[in-house]
Amino acid sequence: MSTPSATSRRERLRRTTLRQIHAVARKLLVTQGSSAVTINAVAREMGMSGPALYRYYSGYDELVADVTAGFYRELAGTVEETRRTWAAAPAARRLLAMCRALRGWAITHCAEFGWMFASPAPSPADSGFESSRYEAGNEFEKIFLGEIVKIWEAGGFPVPRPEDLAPSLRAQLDAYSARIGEPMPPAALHVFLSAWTRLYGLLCMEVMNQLSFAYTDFEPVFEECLRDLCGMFALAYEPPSAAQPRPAP
Amino acid sequence: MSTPSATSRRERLRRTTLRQIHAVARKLLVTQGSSAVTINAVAREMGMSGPALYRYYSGYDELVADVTAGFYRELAGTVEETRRTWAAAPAARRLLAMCRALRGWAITHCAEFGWMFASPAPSPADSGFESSRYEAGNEFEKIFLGEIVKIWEAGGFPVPRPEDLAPSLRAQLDAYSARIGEPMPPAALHVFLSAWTRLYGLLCMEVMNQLSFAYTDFEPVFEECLRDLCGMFALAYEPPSAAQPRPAP
DNA sequence: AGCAAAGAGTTTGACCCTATAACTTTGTTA
DNA sequence: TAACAAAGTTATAGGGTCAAACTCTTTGCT
Repeated sequence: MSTPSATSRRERLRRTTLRQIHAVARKLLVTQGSSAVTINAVAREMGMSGPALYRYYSGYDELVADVTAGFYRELAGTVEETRRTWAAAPAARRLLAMCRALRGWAITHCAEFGWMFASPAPSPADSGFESSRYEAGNEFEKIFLGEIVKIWEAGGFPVPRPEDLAPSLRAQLDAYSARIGEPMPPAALHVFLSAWTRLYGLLCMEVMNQLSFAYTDFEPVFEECLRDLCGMFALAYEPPSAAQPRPAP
Repeated sequence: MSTPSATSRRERLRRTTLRQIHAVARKLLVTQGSSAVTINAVAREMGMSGPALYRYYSGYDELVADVTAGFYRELAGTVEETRRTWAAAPAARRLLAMCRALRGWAITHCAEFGWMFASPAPSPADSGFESSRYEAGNEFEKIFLGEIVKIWEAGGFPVPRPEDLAPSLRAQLDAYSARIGEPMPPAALHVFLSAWTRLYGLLCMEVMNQLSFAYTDFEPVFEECLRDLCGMFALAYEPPSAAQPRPAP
């Protein structure tokens, strides 16, 4: 058998090793915390001796960035899969399911989510506007944008009058709109971004434990937020299906 | 002169050294990033040789925790000062000033705020419910709570009917209310917490660069958020005083 | 088939960081 | 003034990041 086009044997081995690196780094992160993820520790755990990892990453920061990007992809995949699962359902139900899937992943993968939000390698400067992490985060947020665009096209939702938006805000919205191909009017984008900010912001606060002084169980807080978001998009809120009753304490 | 009561000479020297440690750690954080803040580097920068710092902190995590708590205190002080400055003003104006002071500090002290939100030492386990950081964060959030309580007592604001809140949420609100001495009915606390979550959440997103894909200048976004908050508390929104025009690019 | 180049991995070593132990200096106090 | 405690020092063990020099294997080319 000839070498099957693009995937030489070397290539396949390399990919396998890369996957293993991801897996081991993640295991260390989850079981022993952020500071346990070191080039040496990962290599050791794989039975490799230290500097070998430099064949795969130019340094610690790059490793962290790549692993983090992997998390973004996984999360995006989870949400995307939820979207497909509910493809035939009404838009509201699908959107709610996606939001809940987002939170579900986040709270069952706290360590990973924490890294995504504030990775120990603060990215190659904020300058890295084209960084892998930026890219991945964008990709993942686009899934939700796509849904909102569909809702907009189907029935629309209330948006502020453009002249009610601060000029500087309008300018930014115009720029963003242009950058992503003008799928919606800027005012509608503004509603989307507000909603996204609230959803994602709440999630970050939960996972980063910034509200633990008040809440121990965020589920109802999150649902409250979802109810608000439904209001913003003129959708009917539906409580989560009682499919999975919570275990008694 | 006899030793002046509680502050012996030794004590004063120690305090001075501690302040210097804070200052140096902060300088390293701001100028060279989180990873530059190491026990050794701090000591070196002070002209001290390494392990001397262990006379002040039992280890790296404790140092980070203390420095971070200092940031909380400073931020709380800034907001508190703003509150005093506007003590005679109408409640809405004072609250807006405090929120803007909060953001003002955050965006002019990105590195510090980032540490507060996600310090490299993820706290002595989440178990540390009585940790210094938890305490400091709480203290700082209470300043805002105090204002809202005053607004509640003065004229009140719309709150959800208790029976409209999820039972689990009500229970948490009751517990929180009890913990802080029942200054307001739980439903009013809920409004406060929602507002706090939105304000603080937005700020975190800004400082952590999570929305840079859409916004470059958050000022109007933040003002929009303030407008919403005013709505929640039945206050009249007022744009920021044009006292400080922004410099032209 | 044979051979050079490239890839994967190893060891070595310089340098930095944490943290402990043992020791010195210096201020406080009975 | 002698004893004590606090503050600071050096020495050292152990781990981490990387670069450099060196094998060994796979691959591509002739």
